Amino acid sequence: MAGRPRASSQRMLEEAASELFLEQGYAKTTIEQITRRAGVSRNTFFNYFPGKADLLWVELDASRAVLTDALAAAPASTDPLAAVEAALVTTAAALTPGRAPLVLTQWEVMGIDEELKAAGLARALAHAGVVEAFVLGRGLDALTARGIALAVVGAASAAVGRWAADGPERAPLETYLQKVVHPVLSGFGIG
Amino acid sequence: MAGRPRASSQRMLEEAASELFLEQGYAKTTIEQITRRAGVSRNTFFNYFPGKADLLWVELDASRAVLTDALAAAPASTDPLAAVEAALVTTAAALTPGRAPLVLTQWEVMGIDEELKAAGLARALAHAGVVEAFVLGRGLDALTARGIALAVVGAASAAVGRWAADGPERAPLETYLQKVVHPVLSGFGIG
DNA sequence: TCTAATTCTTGTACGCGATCTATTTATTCC
DNA sequence: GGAATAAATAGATCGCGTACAAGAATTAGA
Repeated sequence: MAGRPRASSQRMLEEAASELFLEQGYAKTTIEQITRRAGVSRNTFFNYFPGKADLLWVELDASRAVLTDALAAAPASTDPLAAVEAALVTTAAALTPGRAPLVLTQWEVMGIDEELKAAGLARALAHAGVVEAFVLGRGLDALTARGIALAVVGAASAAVGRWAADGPERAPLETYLQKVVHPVLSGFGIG
Repeated sequence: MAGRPRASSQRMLEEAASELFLEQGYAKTTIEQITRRAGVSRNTFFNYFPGKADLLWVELDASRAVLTDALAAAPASTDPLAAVEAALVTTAAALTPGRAPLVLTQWEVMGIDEELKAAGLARALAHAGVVEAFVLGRGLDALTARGIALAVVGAASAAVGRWAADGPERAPLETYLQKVVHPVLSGFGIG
Protein backbone atom coordinates (compact mmCIF):
# COMPACT_ATOMS: atom_id res chain seq x y z
CA MET A 1 0.00 0.00 0.00
CA ALA A 2 2.02 2.90 -1.23
CA GLY A 3 1.62 5.03 -4.24
CA ARG A 4 2.80 8.39 -5.35
CA PRO A 5 2.98 10.86 -2.48
CA ARG A 6 0.83 13.94 -2.58
CA ALA A 7 2.66 17.04 -3.52
CA SER A 8 1.89 20.18 -1.53
CA SER A 9 -0.70 20.97 -4.12
CA GLN A 10 -3.53 21.69 -1.74
CA ARG A 11 -1.81 24.55 0.03
CA MET A 12 -0.46 25.91 -3.22
CA LEU A 13 -3.93 25.94 -4.67
CA GLU A 14 -5.40 27.68 -1.64
CA GLU A 15 -2.75 30.36 -1.68
CA ALA A 16 -2.90 30.92 -5.40
CA ALA A 17 -6.66 31.19 -5.21
CA SER A 18 -6.57 33.66 -2.33
CA GLU A 19 -4.17 35.87 -4.23
CA LEU A 20 -6.20 35.81 -7.39
CA PHE A 21 -9.49 36.38 -5.61
CA LEU A 22 -8.05 39.45 -3.93
CA GLU A 23 -6.47 40.70 -7.12
CA GLN A 24 -9.34 40.36 -9.51
CA GLY A 25 -12.33 39.02 -7.61
CA TYR A 26 -13.89 35.63 -7.32
CA ALA A 27 -16.03 35.58 -10.42
CA LYS A 28 -13.28 36.71 -12.76
CA THR A 29 -10.85 34.13 -11.50
CA THR A 30 -10.93 30.87 -13.42
CA ILE A 31 -9.84 27.51 -12.18
CA GLU A 32 -7.28 27.40 -14.94
CA GLN A 33 -5.66 30.59 -13.66
CA ILE A 34 -5.49 29.14 -10.17
CA THR A 35 -3.93 25.90 -11.26
CA ARG A 36 -1.46 27.67 -13.52
CA ARG A 37 -0.25 29.86 -10.70
CA ALA A 38 -0.07 26.87 -8.40
CA GLY A 39 1.99 25.05 -11.00
CA VAL A 40 -0.31 22.09 -11.46
CA SER A 41 -2.67 20.94 -14.11
CA ARG A 42 -6.29 21.91 -14.20
CA ASN A 43 -7.53 18.45 -13.38
CA THR A 44 -5.46 18.28 -10.24
CA PHE A 45 -7.69 20.93 -8.78
CA PHE A 46 -10.59 18.54 -8.67
CA ASN A 47 -8.48 16.01 -6.81
CA TYR A 48 -8.42 18.38 -3.86
CA PHE A 49 -11.62 20.41 -4.02
CA PRO A 50 -15.08 19.43 -5.17
CA GLY A 51 -15.52 22.82 -6.78
CA LYS A 52 -14.40 26.39 -6.98
CA ALA A 53 -16.63 27.65 -4.19
CA ASP A 54 -15.07 25.25 -1.72
CA LEU A 55 -11.86 27.25 -1.78
CA LEU A 56 -13.58 29.97 0.18
CA TRP A 57 -14.73 27.85 3.07
CA VAL A 58 -11.75 25.72 3.98
CA GLU A 59 -11.48 27.07 7.52
CA LEU A 60 -15.20 26.84 8.05
CA ASP A 61 -15.21 23.21 7.00
CA ALA A 62 -12.42 22.57 9.44
CA SER A 63 -14.37 24.25 12.21
CA ARG A 64 -17.10 21.66 11.87
CA ALA A 65 -14.74 19.10 13.36
CA VAL A 66 -14.10 21.46 16.25
CA LEU A 67 -17.81 21.75 16.86
CA THR A 68 -18.26 18.00 16.71
CA ASP A 69 -15.48 17.42 19.21
CA ALA A 70 -16.70 20.11 21.54
CA LEU A 71 -20.16 18.58 21.66
CA ALA A 72 -18.80 15.09 22.13
CA ALA A 73 -16.75 16.32 25.07
CA ALA A 74 -19.81 17.63 26.88
CA PRO A 75 -20.58 15.58 30.00
CA ALA A 76 -23.87 13.78 29.84
CA SER A 77 -24.97 15.54 32.99
CA THR A 78 -24.88 19.03 31.54
CA ASP A 79 -27.94 20.64 30.09
CA PRO A 80 -27.85 19.95 26.34
CA LEU A 81 -28.68 23.50 25.38
CA ALA A 82 -25.99 24.89 27.62
CA ALA A 83 -23.61 22.42 26.02
CA VAL A 84 -24.54 23.68 22.58
CA GLU A 85 -23.90 27.25 23.59
CA ALA A 86 -20.53 26.40 25.09
CA ALA A 87 -19.55 24.36 22.06
CA LEU A 88 -20.38 27.20 19.72
CA VAL A 89 -18.23 29.57 21.71
CA THR A 90 -15.38 27.09 21.61
CA THR A 91 -15.78 26.70 17.88
CA ALA A 92 -15.81 30.43 17.34
CA ALA A 93 -12.68 30.83 19.43
CA ALA A 94 -10.87 28.34 17.21
CA LEU A 95 -11.93 30.37 14.21
CA THR A 96 -10.85 33.71 15.54
CA PRO A 97 -7.04 33.97 15.76
CA GLY A 98 -6.19 34.84 12.23
CA ARG A 99 -7.91 31.91 10.74
CA ALA A 100 -11.24 33.47 10.01
CA PRO A 101 -12.33 32.47 6.54
CA LEU A 102 -10.91 34.96 4.12
CA VAL A 103 -14.26 35.35 2.50
CA LEU A 104 -15.70 36.87 5.67
CA THR A 105 -13.19 39.65 6.00
CA GLN A 106 -12.59 40.34 2.35
CA TRP A 107 -15.91 39.71 0.76
CA GLU A 108 -16.24 43.20 -0.65
CA VAL A 109 -13.05 43.10 -2.67
CA MET A 110 -13.78 39.59 -3.80
CA GLY A 111 -17.16 40.53 -5.15
CA ILE A 112 -19.20 37.87 -3.42
CA ASP A 113 -22.71 37.50 -4.70
CA GLU A 114 -25.79 35.48 -3.87
CA GLU A 115 -24.44 32.25 -5.24
CA LEU A 116 -21.51 32.50 -2.88
CA LYS A 117 -23.67 33.23 0.13
CA ALA A 118 -25.65 30.14 -0.73
CA ALA A 119 -22.49 28.08 -0.77
CA GLY A 120 -21.67 29.45 2.66
CA LEU A 121 -25.12 28.53 3.87
CA ALA A 122 -24.60 24.99 2.70
CA ARG A 123 -21.66 24.87 5.07
CA ALA A 124 -23.76 26.28 7.87
CA LEU A 125 -26.28 23.54 7.15
CA ALA A 126 -23.60 20.98 7.88
CA HIS A 127 -22.96 22.64 11.22
CA ALA A 128 -26.65 22.53 11.92
CA GLY A 129 -26.59 18.82 11.22
CA VAL A 130 -24.01 18.35 13.93
CA VAL A 131 -26.08 20.26 16.44
CA GLU A 132 -29.23 18.43 15.43
CA ALA A 133 -27.61 15.04 15.93
CA PHE A 134 -26.40 16.06 19.36
CA VAL A 135 -29.71 17.28 20.71
CA LEU A 136 -31.50 14.35 19.11
CA GLY A 137 -29.20 12.13 21.11
CA ARG A 138 -30.29 13.94 24.23
CA GLY A 139 -33.85 12.90 23.65
CA LEU A 140 -35.49 15.87 21.99
CA ASP A 141 -38.11 15.24 19.33
CA ALA A 142 -37.27 15.62 15.66
CA LEU A 143 -38.99 18.93 15.08
CA THR A 144 -37.57 20.61 18.14
CA ALA A 145 -34.12 19.26 17.40
CA ARG A 146 -34.03 20.63 13.91
CA GLY A 147 -35.66 23.85 14.98
CA ILE A 148 -33.01 24.42 17.61
CA ALA A 149 -30.23 23.45 15.23
CA LEU A 150 -31.24 25.74 12.40
CA ALA A 151 -32.18 28.61 14.67
CA VAL A 152 -28.98 28.52 16.67
CA VAL A 153 -26.79 28.17 13.61
CA GLY A 154 -28.68 31.02 11.99
CA ALA A 155 -28.06 33.18 15.02
CA ALA A 156 -24.41 32.20 15.03
CA SER A 157 -24.13 33.11 11.36
CA ALA A 158 -25.58 36.49 12.13
CA ALA A 159 -23.03 36.98 14.89
CA VAL A 160 -20.09 36.01 12.71
CA GLY A 161 -21.37 38.16 9.87
CA ARG A 162 -21.79 41.26 12.02
CA TRP A 163 -18.48 40.63 13.70
CA ALA A 164 -16.73 40.47 10.37
CA ALA A 165 -18.54 43.55 9.11
CA ASP A 166 -17.62 45.60 12.16
CA GLY A 167 -13.96 45.53 11.27
CA PRO A 168 -10.87 45.49 13.47
CA GLU A 169 -12.22 47.78 16.22
CA ARG A 170 -14.76 45.43 17.63
CA ALA A 171 -15.56 43.26 20.57
CA PRO A 172 -14.40 39.64 20.56
CA LEU A 173 -16.49 37.23 18.55
CA GLU A 174 -17.66 35.50 21.70
CA THR A 175 -19.48 38.63 22.77
CA TYR A 176 -21.38 38.81 19.50
CA LEU A 177 -22.12 35.15 19.64
CA GLN A 178 -23.57 35.05 23.10
CA LYS A 179 -25.73 38.08 22.54
CA VAL A 180 -27.80 36.29 19.92
CA VAL A 181 -27.23 32.62 20.62
CA HIS A 182 -28.21 32.73 24.24
CA PRO A 183 -31.70 34.15 23.65
CA VAL A 184 -32.44 31.43 21.14
CA LEU A 185 -31.45 28.62 23.47
CA SER A 186 -33.06 30.38 26.38
CA GLY A 187 -36.35 30.36 24.55
CA PHE A 188 -36.09 26.64 24.08
CA GLY A 189 -35.76 26.12 27.78
CA ILE A 190 -32.22 26.71 28.92
CA GLY A 191 -32.02 27.65 32.57
CA MET B 1 -46.69 50.95 -24.74
CA ALA B 2 -47.24 47.94 -26.88
CA GLY B 3 -45.10 45.15 -28.05
CA ARG B 4 -45.45 41.51 -28.69
CA PRO B 5 -47.60 39.86 -26.05
CA ARG B 6 -46.04 37.26 -23.86
CA ALA B 7 -46.95 33.79 -24.80
CA SER B 8 -47.87 31.58 -21.86
CA SER B 9 -44.28 30.53 -21.83
CA GLN B 10 -43.71 30.87 -18.13
CA ARG B 11 -46.44 28.46 -17.13
CA MET B 12 -45.50 26.08 -19.90
CA LEU B 13 -41.94 26.06 -18.72
CA GLU B 14 -42.90 25.46 -15.11
CA GLU B 15 -45.15 22.58 -16.02
CA ALA B 16 -42.71 21.00 -18.42
CA ALA B 17 -39.99 21.27 -15.82
CA SER B 18 -42.11 19.72 -13.08
CA GLU B 19 -42.95 16.79 -15.29
CA LEU B 20 -39.37 16.19 -16.28
CA PHE B 21 -38.06 16.57 -12.75
CA LEU B 22 -40.49 13.96 -11.54
CA GLU B 23 -39.78 11.65 -14.47
CA GLN B 24 -36.01 11.66 -14.44
CA GLY B 25 -34.83 13.84 -11.61
CA TYR B 26 -33.52 17.34 -11.42
CA ALA B 27 -29.88 16.76 -12.27
CA LYS B 28 -30.59 14.69 -15.34
CA THR B 29 -33.01 17.20 -16.76
CA THR B 30 -31.43 19.76 -19.04
CA ILE B 31 -32.76 23.17 -19.85
CA GLU B 32 -32.92 22.14 -23.48
CA GLN B 33 -35.26 19.28 -22.63
CA ILE B 34 -37.50 21.63 -20.70
CA THR B 35 -37.70 24.20 -23.45
CA ARG B 36 -38.29 21.57 -26.08
CA ARG B 37 -41.23 20.14 -24.18
CA ALA B 38 -42.56 23.62 -23.56
CA GLY B 39 -42.29 24.35 -27.26
CA VAL B 40 -39.99 27.32 -27.04
CA SER B 41 -36.38 27.94 -27.71
CA ARG B 42 -33.66 27.51 -25.16
CA ASN B 43 -33.00 31.22 -24.93
CA THR B 44 -36.59 31.95 -24.03
CA PHE B 45 -36.01 30.11 -20.78
CA PHE B 46 -33.65 32.79 -19.59
CA ASN B 47 -36.24 35.46 -20.30
CA TYR B 48 -38.34 34.01 -17.51
CA PHE B 49 -35.94 32.44 -15.04
CA PRO B 50 -32.46 33.46 -13.99
CA GLY B 51 -31.41 29.84 -13.84
CA LYS B 52 -32.48 26.26 -13.62
CA ALA B 53 -32.66 26.14 -9.83
CA ASP B 54 -35.21 28.94 -9.76
CA LEU B 55 -37.81 26.61 -11.22
CA LEU B 56 -37.98 24.81 -7.91
CA TRP B 57 -38.74 27.78 -5.75
CA VAL B 58 -41.37 29.73 -7.61
CA GLU B 59 -43.95 29.46 -4.84
CA LEU B 60 -41.41 30.26 -2.18
CA ASP B 61 -40.34 33.37 -4.01
CA ALA B 62 -43.96 34.40 -4.23
CA SER B 63 -44.42 33.85 -0.53
CA ARG B 64 -41.86 36.50 0.20
CA ALA B 65 -44.31 39.10 -0.98
CA VAL B 66 -46.90 37.66 1.38
CA LEU B 67 -44.48 37.96 4.26
CA THR B 68 -43.64 41.53 3.33
CA ASP B 69 -47.29 42.51 3.19
CA ALA B 70 -48.13 40.76 6.42
CA LEU B 71 -45.40 42.63 8.24
CA ALA B 72 -46.35 45.92 6.66
CA ALA B 73 -49.92 45.40 7.86
CA ALA B 74 -48.87 45.04 11.48
CA PRO B 75 -50.02 47.98 13.60
CA ALA B 76 -47.19 50.00 15.04
CA SER B 77 -48.55 49.39 18.51
CA THR B 78 -48.09 45.63 18.44
CA ASP B 79 -45.00 44.00 19.82
CA PRO B 80 -42.64 43.54 16.88
CA LEU B 81 -41.75 39.98 17.76
CA ALA B 82 -45.39 39.02 18.07
CA ALA B 83 -45.95 40.65 14.70
CA VAL B 84 -43.18 38.54 13.18
CA GLU B 85 -44.70 35.37 14.55
CA ALA B 86 -48.13 36.24 13.24
CA ALA B 87 -46.74 37.21 9.85
CA LEU B 88 -44.93 33.89 9.55
CA VAL B 89 -48.10 32.00 10.30
CA THR B 90 -49.94 34.02 7.68
CA THR B 91 -47.22 33.34 5.15
CA ALA B 92 -47.25 29.64 5.88
CA ALA B 93 -51.02 29.53 5.51
CA ALA B 94 -50.72 31.05 2.05
CA LEU B 95 -48.23 28.35 1.18
CA THR B 96 -50.25 25.44 2.43
CA PRO B 97 -53.29 24.75 0.24
CA GLY B 98 -51.81 22.81 -2.59
CA ARG B 99 -49.27 25.38 -3.42
CA ALA B 100 -46.41 24.06 -1.35
CA PRO B 101 -43.26 24.09 -3.42
CA LEU B 102 -43.05 20.87 -5.30
CA VAL B 103 -39.51 20.44 -4.22
CA LEU B 104 -40.57 20.09 -0.60
CA THR B 105 -42.95 17.23 -1.11
CA GLN B 106 -41.15 15.44 -3.90
CA TRP B 107 -37.55 16.01 -3.15
CA GLU B 108 -36.69 12.34 -2.94
CA VAL B 109 -37.85 11.45 -6.41
CA MET B 110 -36.26 14.57 -7.81
CA GLY B 111 -32.93 13.65 -6.37
CA ILE B 112 -32.23 16.89 -4.58
CA ASP B 113 -28.70 17.23 -3.32
CA GLU B 114 -26.77 19.66 -1.20
CA GLU B 115 -26.50 22.24 -3.91
CA LEU B 116 -30.25 22.38 -4.19
CA LYS B 117 -30.76 22.73 -0.47
CA ALA B 118 -28.33 25.60 -0.54
CA ALA B 119 -30.36 27.24 -3.28
CA GLY B 120 -33.42 26.87 -1.09
CA LEU B 121 -31.63 28.40 1.83
CA ALA B 122 -30.64 31.31 -0.34
CA ARG B 123 -34.37 31.93 -0.74
CA ALA B 124 -34.78 31.70 3.00
CA LEU B 125 -32.07 34.32 3.30
CA ALA B 126 -34.26 36.66 1.31
CA HIS B 127 -37.08 36.03 3.76
CA ALA B 128 -34.69 36.75 6.58
CA GLY B 129 -33.88 40.05 4.94
CA VAL B 130 -37.54 41.01 5.09
CA VAL B 131 -37.75 40.15 8.76
CA GLU B 132 -34.51 41.94 9.50
CA ALA B 133 -35.68 45.14 7.84
CA PHE B 134 -38.89 45.04 9.82
CA VAL B 135 -37.34 44.63 13.24
CA LEU B 136 -34.64 47.15 12.38
CA GLY B 137 -37.43 49.60 11.70
CA ARG B 138 -38.74 48.90 15.15
CA GLY B 139 -35.54 50.11 16.70
CA LEU B 140 -33.54 46.97 17.40
CA ASP B 141 -29.80 47.06 16.97
CA ALA B 142 -28.15 45.55 13.91
CA LEU B 143 -26.84 42.41 15.55
CA THR B 144 -30.04 41.56 17.35
CA ALA B 145 -32.08 42.26 14.25
CA ARG B 146 -30.09 39.92 12.07
CA GLY B 147 -29.88 37.35 14.81
CA ILE B 148 -33.63 37.29 15.22
CA ALA B 149 -34.16 37.20 11.47
CA LEU B 150 -31.84 34.32 10.75
CA ALA B 151 -32.86 32.35 13.80
CA VAL B 152 -36.55 32.67 13.20
CA VAL B 153 -36.27 31.88 9.52
CA GLY B 154 -34.11 28.91 10.38
CA ALA B 155 -36.73 27.67 12.78
CA ALA B 156 -39.44 28.20 10.20
CA SER B 157 -37.42 26.24 7.65
CA ALA B 158 -37.18 23.39 10.12
CA ALA B 159 -40.92 23.48 10.62
CA VAL B 160 -41.70 23.44 6.92
CA GLY B 161 -39.17 20.71 6.33
CA ARG B 162 -40.52 18.45 9.04
CA TRP B 163 -44.07 19.17 7.99
CA ALA B 164 -43.30 18.15 4.43
CA ALA B 165 -41.43 15.06 5.57
CA ASP B 166 -44.29 13.90 7.79
CA GLY B 167 -46.52 13.29 4.81
CA PRO B 168 -50.28 13.64 4.44
CA GLU B 169 -51.21 12.42 7.93
CA ARG B 170 -49.91 15.34 9.86
CA ALA B 171 -50.93 18.37 11.84
CA PRO B 172 -51.42 21.68 10.04
CA LEU B 173 -48.28 23.60 9.20
CA GLU B 174 -49.18 26.31 11.70
CA THR B 175 -48.80 23.83 14.54
CA TYR B 176 -45.31 22.91 13.45
CA LEU B 177 -44.42 26.51 12.92
CA GLN B 178 -45.47 27.78 16.30
CA LYS B 179 -43.79 24.97 18.15
CA VAL B 180 -40.34 26.12 17.05
CA VAL B 181 -40.83 29.76 16.11
CA HIS B 182 -42.37 30.83 19.38
CA PRO B 183 -39.47 29.67 21.55
CA VAL B 184 -37.04 31.61 19.43
CA LEU B 185 -38.97 34.84 19.66
CA SER B 186 -39.76 34.19 23.26
CA GLY B 187 -36.07 34.01 24.01
CA PHE B 188 -35.57 37.41 22.45
CA GLY B 189 -38.11 38.96 24.73
CA ILE B 190 -41.59 38.37 23.48
CA GLY B 191 -44.11 38.56 26.28
C1' DT C 1 -53.17 51.62 -44.05
C1' DC C 2 -48.68 52.42 -43.38
C1' DT C 3 -45.06 53.46 -40.22
C1' DA C 4 -42.71 53.38 -36.04
C1' DA C 5 -41.99 51.87 -31.56
C1' DT C 6 -42.06 48.23 -28.37
C1' DT C 7 -41.27 43.69 -26.77
C1' DC C 8 -41.07 38.87 -27.12
C1' DT C 9 -38.50 35.30 -29.49
C1' DT C 10 -34.83 33.06 -31.81
C1' DG C 11 -30.03 31.88 -33.73
C1' DT C 12 -25.32 31.68 -33.01
C1' DA C 13 -21.31 31.74 -30.55
C1' DC C 14 -18.54 31.44 -26.51
C1' DG C 15 -16.48 31.02 -21.67
C1' DC C 16 -16.29 28.31 -17.83
C1' DG C 17 -17.38 24.75 -14.37
C1' DA C 18 -17.60 20.06 -13.81
C1' DT C 19 -17.29 15.00 -15.10
C1' DC C 20 -15.25 10.99 -17.36
C1' DT C 21 -11.82 7.87 -19.21
C1' DA C 22 -7.39 6.75 -20.17
C1' DT C 23 -2.52 7.37 -19.61
C1' DT C 24 1.71 8.69 -17.47
C1' DT C 25 4.71 9.46 -13.48
C1' DA C 26 6.38 8.67 -8.85
C1' DT C 27 6.82 5.85 -4.82
C1' DT C 28 6.76 1.57 -1.73
C1' DC C 29 6.76 -3.33 -0.99
C1' DC C 30 8.33 -7.92 -2.32
C1' DG D 1 14.46 -5.12 -10.62
C1' DG D 2 9.75 -5.76 -11.21
C1' DA D 3 4.47 -5.65 -9.48
C1' DA D 4 1.28 -2.86 -6.96
C1' DT D 5 -0.59 1.45 -5.65
C1' DA D 6 -1.86 6.16 -5.94
C1' DA D 7 -1.20 10.89 -7.64
C1' DA D 8 -0.88 13.77 -11.66
C1' DT D 9 -1.84 14.79 -16.42
C1' DA D 10 -4.07 14.78 -20.98
C1' DG D 11 -7.98 15.13 -23.88
C1' DA D 12 -12.64 15.08 -24.68
C1' DT D 13 -17.39 16.11 -23.62
C1' DC D 14 -21.60 17.93 -21.38
C1' DG D 15 -24.40 21.54 -19.71
C1' DC D 16 -25.22 26.06 -17.55
C1' DG D 17 -25.19 30.77 -18.21
C1' DT D 18 -24.05 35.09 -20.95
C1' DA D 19 -23.75 38.17 -24.89
C1' DC D 20 -25.00 40.04 -29.18
C1' DA D 21 -27.52 40.47 -33.15
C1' DA D 22 -31.33 39.63 -35.94
C1' DG D 23 -36.32 38.41 -36.72
C1' DA D 24 -41.36 38.24 -35.65
C1' DA D 25 -45.68 39.82 -33.48
C1' DT D 26 -48.41 43.37 -31.70
C1' DT D 27 -50.09 48.15 -30.76
C1' DA D 28 -50.10 53.42 -31.08
C1' DG D 29 -50.30 57.10 -33.82
C1' DA D 30 -50.00 59.72 -38.27
